[in-house]
Amino acid sequence: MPKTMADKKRRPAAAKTAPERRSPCPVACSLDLLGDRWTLLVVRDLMFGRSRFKDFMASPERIPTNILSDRLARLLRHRIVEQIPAEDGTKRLAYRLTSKGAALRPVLEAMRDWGLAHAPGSRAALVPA
Amino acid sequence: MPKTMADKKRRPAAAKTAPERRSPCPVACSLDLLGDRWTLLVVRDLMFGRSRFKDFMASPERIPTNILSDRLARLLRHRIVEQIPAEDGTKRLAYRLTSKGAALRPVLEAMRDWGLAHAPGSRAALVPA
DNA sequence: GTTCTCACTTCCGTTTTGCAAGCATCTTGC
DNA sequence: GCAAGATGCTTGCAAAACGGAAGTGAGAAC
Repeated sequence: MPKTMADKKRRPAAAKTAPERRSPCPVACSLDLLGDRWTLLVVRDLMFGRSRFKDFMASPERIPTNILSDRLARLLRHRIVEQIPAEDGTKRLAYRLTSKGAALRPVLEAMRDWGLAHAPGSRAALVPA
Repeated sequence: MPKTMADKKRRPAAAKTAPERRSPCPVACSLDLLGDRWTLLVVRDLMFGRSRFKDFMASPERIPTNILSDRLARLLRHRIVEQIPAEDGTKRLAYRLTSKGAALRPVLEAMRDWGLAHAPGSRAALVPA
């Protein structure tokens, strides 16, 4: 049993190299990384400038903590997000999109546009894009 | 006794009132409909002109039949695809994107572009976009 | 009619989800 | 300093979704 959580924290999750690539299709490869109901919502929050675990928790979709933890670990593993020291002076860490993660903006924008036009119940947010 | 399996398949879906909508965010609403590893691959195939069950089965990702069946039913329910008589003269049915489904093209294109640039192992296909 | 294909459905073990707790650091207030 | 939160996770467990394989029924092909 590890003495502290920090010891375990070195390996965020099962650090197995995921050999799951269903095909060389770029859409399929993207979906292998992002294809679930939560991951892109975390990316959306990051694009809105949110950076802390509690910020993601505060989003209206109420992501469960274990899912958020898992998704952040996965995004870190794939270098879509990175950790930086929080800018509020504390020793805590914050998350930030890498350039690879920021490159997902067109995907989010396309989903936002389609959602606004065709998904029932979707409304424009007050948050700046 | 039902004449066809499609008749049996009609379930009490009309009695459902509040389905799953986690928030009014258009991205979240889109992900409620499309957020899994298979749905957008079926849409991709449809954009490539594939229209039959066996065509989707033949894609390199090897979608299981039960998953494909479920996803097609969901896409039908949300009017993202529709059924039309197959054009090979038989009585079988084919699937086709509605305008709502065709409007997903920018999403697929953005995912393709991101995949090509950032997803490991993705290669451009020989199929025209 | 017989055989084959197509489009599913059913079964069932495995994996993922989601909710509620728990728990180890921090940080804050005193 | 210390107790009380806040924060950022992990664990446990039931429920749902997934995924492989086999089964099935209606056409189509012969």
